[in-house]
Amino acid sequence: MRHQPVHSSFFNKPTLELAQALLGKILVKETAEGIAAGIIVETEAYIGPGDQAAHSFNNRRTARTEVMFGPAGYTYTYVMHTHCLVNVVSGAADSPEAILIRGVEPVEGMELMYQRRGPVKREQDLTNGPGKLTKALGIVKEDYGRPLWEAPLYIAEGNEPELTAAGPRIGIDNSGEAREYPWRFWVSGNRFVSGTKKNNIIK
DNA sequence: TCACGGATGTCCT
DNA sequence: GGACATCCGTGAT
Repeated sequence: MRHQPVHSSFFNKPTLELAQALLGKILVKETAEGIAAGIIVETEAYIGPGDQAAHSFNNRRTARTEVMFGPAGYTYTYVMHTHCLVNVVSGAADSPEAILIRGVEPVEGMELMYQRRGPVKREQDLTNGPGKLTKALGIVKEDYGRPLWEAPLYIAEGNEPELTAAGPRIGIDNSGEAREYPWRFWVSGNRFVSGTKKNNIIK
């Protein structure tokens, strides 16, 4: 299967808009072992300066958050304990915003994914979480800073999802009022959306 | 050297 | 489906 990367200008839109535009697109990772790809079904927006949940809150600039201060369309990988999370940098340069990819639906390289993830009970356990999908796709922290419109790691054109939903983000209970923001977006009813509470639908 | 962060998987009900 | 133990890299002291 061939995937058509998006143009670099695709990332040139407001973060909240981009977070929704990413739903239905395909996240592709090419490695020596082969290609693994999945449709993006869940995202979360993080808008640095005023968002207490973001690593770049209050323009906090460190080696880790550096890439978020660059132009949009680059990869921000974030190692959390044993897991690696993948984000799409958004916003203009000096505007530290990013979109976390929380769930994908496999479309290519299922064998690779099973190989990398080990035995899982259900198919959706392969990629229905931010740490799971990076492992399944073979995304590692070394992908930090890569442009997302060309191989080996890129966003490819896909089909518009039929119905999307929005709601509060996950796992940021200590982030003040920012936790109320409906900045999590997902494809309604999709099996590969993380978590079990899919009911706080705003849109 | 230490405090901190949040997803995963397993066990339990 | 819910609760809990475990995992380790980053940044500040």
